[in-house]
Amino acid sequence: MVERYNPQAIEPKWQARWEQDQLYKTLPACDKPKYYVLDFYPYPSGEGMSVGHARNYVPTDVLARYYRMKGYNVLHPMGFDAFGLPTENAAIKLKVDPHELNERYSANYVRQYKLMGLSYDWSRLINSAHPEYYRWTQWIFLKLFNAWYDPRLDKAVPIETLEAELAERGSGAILDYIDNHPEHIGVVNKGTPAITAEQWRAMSRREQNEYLYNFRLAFQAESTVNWDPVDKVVVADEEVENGRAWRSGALVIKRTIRQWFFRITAYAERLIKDLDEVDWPERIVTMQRNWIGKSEGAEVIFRVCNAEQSAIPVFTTRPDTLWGATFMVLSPEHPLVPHITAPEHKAEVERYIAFAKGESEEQRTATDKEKTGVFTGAYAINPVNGERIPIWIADYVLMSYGTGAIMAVPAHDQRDFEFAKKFNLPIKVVVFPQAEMERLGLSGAPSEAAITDYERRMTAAYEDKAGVIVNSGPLSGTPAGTEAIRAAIAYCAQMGFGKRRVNYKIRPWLISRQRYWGTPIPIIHTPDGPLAVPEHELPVLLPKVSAYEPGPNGESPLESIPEFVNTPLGRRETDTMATWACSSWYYIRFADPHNDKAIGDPKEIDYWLPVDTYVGGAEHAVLHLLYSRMWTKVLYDLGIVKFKEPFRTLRNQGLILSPQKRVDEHGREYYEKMSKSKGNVITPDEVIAEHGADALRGYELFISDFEQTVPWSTQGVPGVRRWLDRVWRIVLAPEEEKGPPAQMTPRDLRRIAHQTILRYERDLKAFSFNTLVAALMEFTNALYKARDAGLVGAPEWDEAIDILLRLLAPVAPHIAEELWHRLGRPYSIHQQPFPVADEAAARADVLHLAVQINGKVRDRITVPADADEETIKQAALASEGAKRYLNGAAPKQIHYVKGRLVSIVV
RNA sequence: GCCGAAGUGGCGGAACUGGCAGACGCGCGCGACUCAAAAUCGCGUUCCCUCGGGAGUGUGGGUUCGACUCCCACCUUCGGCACCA
Repeated sequence: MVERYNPQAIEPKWQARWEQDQLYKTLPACDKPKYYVLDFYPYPSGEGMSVGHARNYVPTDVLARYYRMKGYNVLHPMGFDAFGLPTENAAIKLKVDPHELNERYSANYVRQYKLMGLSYDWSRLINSAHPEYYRWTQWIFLKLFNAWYDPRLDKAVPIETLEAELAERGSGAILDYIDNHPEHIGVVNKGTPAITAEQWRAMSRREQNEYLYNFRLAFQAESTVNWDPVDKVVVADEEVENGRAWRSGALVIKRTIRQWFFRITAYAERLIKDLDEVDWPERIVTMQRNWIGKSEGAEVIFRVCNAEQSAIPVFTTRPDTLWGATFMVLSPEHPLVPHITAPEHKAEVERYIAFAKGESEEQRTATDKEKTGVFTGAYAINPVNGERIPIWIADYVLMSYGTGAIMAVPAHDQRDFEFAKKFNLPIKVVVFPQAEMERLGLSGAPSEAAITDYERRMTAAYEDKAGVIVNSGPLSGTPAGTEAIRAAIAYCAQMGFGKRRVNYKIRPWLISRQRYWGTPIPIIHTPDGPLAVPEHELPVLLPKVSAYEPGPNGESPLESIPEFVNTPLGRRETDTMATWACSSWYYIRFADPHNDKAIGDPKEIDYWLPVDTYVGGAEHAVLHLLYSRMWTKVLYDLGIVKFKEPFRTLRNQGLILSPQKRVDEHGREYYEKMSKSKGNVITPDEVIAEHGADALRGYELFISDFEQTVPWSTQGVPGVRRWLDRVWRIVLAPEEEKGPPAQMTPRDLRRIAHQTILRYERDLKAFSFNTLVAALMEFTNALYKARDAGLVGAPEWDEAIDILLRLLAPVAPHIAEELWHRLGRPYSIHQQPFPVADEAAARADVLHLAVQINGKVRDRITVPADADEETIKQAALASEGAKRYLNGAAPKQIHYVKGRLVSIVV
């Protein structure tokens, strides 16, 4: 009797051998075709991994092993996103240096990865908190600091080109160009004043540097930011969900602090456009588009009555409704508010501004919120018709979007409609709806009476574009929508009070953190302004400190270390970079991870990048995945990399939930997420200890569709284990326990084997790993049947076993290697070529066709695969089932669906 | 509210381009082996049923010889966005 399958014995043995032989060490750039398959690199937590974390690692490992067997040079690396708050908070709590925790936690992760038999090339391991790595994060930071986005070249270029232009011609030409090419609105800070060459030359170096901040791709600015009072840290817009910080869950508050930003806004248009080139889940693409938030329209200047020099520009996507603007609303923070407010309204306005400021993000965005606002006492002139309209302030107008001021068109904007109703402001219809035209049977312009009548009946704004423009001077009579919008913009431009404008919701990416455990920002603040630390002095090392806590007002712990802060040239920057910076380029570093002369040898970078398949969770949709794209584009512009998009194919794995079913207060059943605090975590360690890594891997693949959220099943792993047991026995001892005799020819077995290869490759390419495993299980079942049909020992049998083991190798590498070894085949199975499907062998000899009568299956027929259509139809008509329903009559219709069925209509 | 995805047995899920619904696995039932148990093997397992069939993929309609698949309306769940002018 053959010994039993014992994963605990064979898995450590082979893992040690593979490691000793460096079986998975990746070759440098060469003539072989490459395949780069990457997992989102994790932040190593003290808790280690759960089976949920392995959900993406196993499929990518299958891909890596598959492509190796297909003859590709495969890059399949792993690293750690080691900086950041979780480790820092743990360090504070445990009173242990985060450097030490980082080493401890990442070592534990490596141990777990190895336990699962993942084929990473460990010689390429990177850790973002090691100076050899963050030196280059700092290097890229300086590339951004020393660059600006020239809108005329549509790319980033060194800041010296801007300085030269300012000295020669001032900034007028650049700002004019942006004005006429509104897609480039994000290349410069809002409100940057135009200066002449004389003014530039008259500035001190410090003033010049301050002005350059308006253009640099990495810049410092005074800004209202999201402050997380629990973690005592600022967080980026992308890290705030429903007014709460992404990580801590605390309600964020607004604070004004000087911070570092990356000018992601300069890339808004390209970040949208290049989404067309990537193979990403539609959901992520949509989220990025929404986040960037492009909208097109016009900027129109309204003048304030009795203060003709006060111009208030507004942004609108519906310039075709300009004639319907019956009031204006400014954001409470709008800088003009104090200047235009009439004395008798001053007190009320100030009270309202204080109220708006005190509102939290959550209150301000509450869904059922009533409109609030106050009248400033001032009036503006609607430039298209000269009408005098009141200026209000209200919190529904945001300073951060557009110009912070709107023209209110209550008839055609629901928010303005609600505001007008509440404060009894006039509503003027300028788009007469199509539906009303039809109701009245109108083909030409509606009468004044018809418009007034409709106006009276309105219960909501008419925001649709279907209809005809009325009461709008030269525009009246035009169909509303695109054409009218274009005409309105042309009219405004011609009259000199408006022009085409594009707006993006995306704002500069807030990168600085006043915390310890991050990459130091390599800047020294001199009396002349910010100074980049010279490249040869990098890295700026993160000094050891005794206390990691930020100050009570969020001061960086680095501020209290004089030897760090004080330099001969000035005061060193004490902010560190958020971890998003580290993760925005790590995929490049893997191409040449230990290079100490450059971020990587261009030969290696050009060979390996971009990433072919990138797999991770969907929670980074607008964070890491957007930031990385921006950095890639900057590096592309500066000639450092040759690719525009870092990740060609992206897939998101689904979540794995705890297996215990819970019932909520409404009696509904649900499964909770695995978390240490709930005590429901299942670790790969415990599963492997009981059933082995191969069974764990098999079940991770088999559990569900890859992208689906699914509860873990404790019964699932033993099921896969049973299958591996069956593989073990049928390979090593096929004759030991026979079942009842079965029917199968050698030809049948060969067909099944080759069909399995085809199914396997099709499923793998479709990320359909659950059906890939099912195909292997069916193949195994077929081998048992073949045994009972007496095929053991036939050449087809040996071929089938050979194919089974090769197909098994990427999925269950240990058992495949062991069985391969026991059959006396040469080490290692993982260096064998993948089997090639023989299409002829896979083809069926006979077809089993269903015979349908009026759409219902009534019989089945078997015909030779090469039978012609007429023969097949006749065979179907002659079948017992068909005869029963035909009763000798001729069929009305008869359809043959190739290889599937014959459908007869009687 | 808006946008997107998804609803299939007791459970996880299959089903290619509109073509035999329920592959594969779990669970369950019956049987074999065994003194017994475990393991293993075999058979069965959508529902109803008068054993000939009938119904069936969230609900209601439609297109088609034929619909899990396409169209319309609705319900539910999950994700995302949410005063973005």
